[in-house]
Amino acid sequence: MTRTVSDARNRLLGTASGLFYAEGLHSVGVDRILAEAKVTRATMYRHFAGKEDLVLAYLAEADRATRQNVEAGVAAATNDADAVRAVARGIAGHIQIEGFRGCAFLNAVAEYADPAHPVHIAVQAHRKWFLDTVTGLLARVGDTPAELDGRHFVMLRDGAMAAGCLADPGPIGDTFREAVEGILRARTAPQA
Amino acid sequence: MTRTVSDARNRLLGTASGLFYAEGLHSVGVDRILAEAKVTRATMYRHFAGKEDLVLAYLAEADRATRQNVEAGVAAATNDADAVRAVARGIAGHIQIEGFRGCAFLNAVAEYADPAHPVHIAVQAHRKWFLDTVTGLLARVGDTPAELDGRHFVMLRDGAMAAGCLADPGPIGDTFREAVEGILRARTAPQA
DNA sequence: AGGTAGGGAGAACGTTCTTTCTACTTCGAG
DNA sequence: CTCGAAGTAGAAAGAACGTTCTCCCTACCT
Repeated sequence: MTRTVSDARNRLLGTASGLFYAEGLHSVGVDRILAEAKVTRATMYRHFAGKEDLVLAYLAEADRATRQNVEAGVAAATNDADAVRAVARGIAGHIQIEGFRGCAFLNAVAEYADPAHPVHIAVQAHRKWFLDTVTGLLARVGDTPAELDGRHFVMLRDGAMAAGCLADPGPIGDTFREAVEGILRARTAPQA
Repeated sequence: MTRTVSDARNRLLGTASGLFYAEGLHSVGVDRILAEAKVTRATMYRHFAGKEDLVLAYLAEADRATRQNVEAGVAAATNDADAVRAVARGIAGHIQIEGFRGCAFLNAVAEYADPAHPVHIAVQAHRKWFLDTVTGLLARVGDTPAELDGRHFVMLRDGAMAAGCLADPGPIGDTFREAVEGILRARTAPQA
C-alpha cells in the first residue's frame, strides 16, 4: 500500500519533459536524460519501452496539465463569456512564463510529420479536445453556430503560442486577448 | 560565361528542401539526401560546408519564394485593402496544396530552439520582414496605427499555417480569410 | 527466511550520423 | 595542351544514437 510509484520514474519523466520541451524531441538523447535525471539505463528501460514511450508520456502529461488549467479557469468563471476569457487569460499567461518555447504539441508534430505515428495521433487527439471544448464554450455565448468562431479562437491561440517565443510575449498576449474580445463582441451583438 | 551553376547543386538543394520540409530537419540524414539526389558525398561537401549549410540554403530559398509571392500579390492588387486580401489569399491557397506540412520557418525553430543558432536567426529575420510588410500594408488602410492589426494578421497566419496540416485545410483557409476581413472591416469603419 | 520488485553501475551491441579522405574521370577555358 | 573545377565512387574515421545485457545491492512483503 506504500505505493512509491517510483521516485526514479518521476525524476526521469520530469527531466525528460523539461529537456524535450526546451530543446526538441530529436535533439535530446537518452544519455542526456539519464545523466540529468541521475537514473541508469536499466531503470529507464524498466519503466518505458523506449525513448518514444518517454515522448508519449511527456505529451500525455502536457495534455493532462492543459485540461486541468482550462477546467479550473472555466470553473472559476461567473458567466459564459468570462469562461472564454478565462481560457484566453490562461493562454496569454502561459506565453509570458520564463522558458516558454511554444506549444509542446505543435513542436512535436514538426518533428514527427508522419500522420500515422503515435506522437502525431496524440497531438491530434489533444487538438480535437481543445477545439471541441472552446467551440462548446463559445456556443453558450450568443445563439449562433460556434464552429467558425471556435476555429477562429484556436487559430489565434496557435498563432500566439507560435509567436510567443519568437517575439516580445507581452504584446503578443495583449493582441491575442483583444482578438478574443473581438470574437465575443461579434457573438453578443450579431451582424448589424 | 556559360555558368551552369552546377546541376548537381540544384538537384541537391531541391531534394534536400523537399525532404527537410516533408520529414523534418533532424529526421533527414545526409545519406538520404545524397541517395535521392543521386549526388556523391564529395560533391555535396564541395558545395556546402555541412548539413547545417544545406538547412540554411533551404530556408533562404523558402524566404525568397515567400517574398516573391507576396510582392506579386501586392503588385496585382488594385487598392490597399485588396493588397492585404491578396496576401491572405496567397496564404489560404498555400495551405490547400498537396503535401502542405505547415510553415517551414516555424517547423525549423521547433527543431532549433537555441536563439543564437543561425537557423533561429534566419527565421527571426524572415518573420521580421513579414510582420513589417503586413503592418505597412495595413497602415495604408484607414488612418489608425497598424501595429496591433499587423500582429493580429501574423497571429492568424501562424495559426492557419500550423493547423493547415492538422485539420481539413478548406475550413481553415475560410476561417483565416474571414478573420482577415474582420481586421479590414475594423480599420475602414473605426470604433462605433 | 526468502522471494521479488526497483534501482545502481557499466559494458557492449549494432546502427546511423556527419565528416573527411583518396583515386579516377570529364570537360571547358585559357 | 594543359590546368583546374566539378563530378563519380567508395572507404573510413569518429562520434552519438537507442537498445540490451549482466551483476549486485537494498527494501519490502509474505
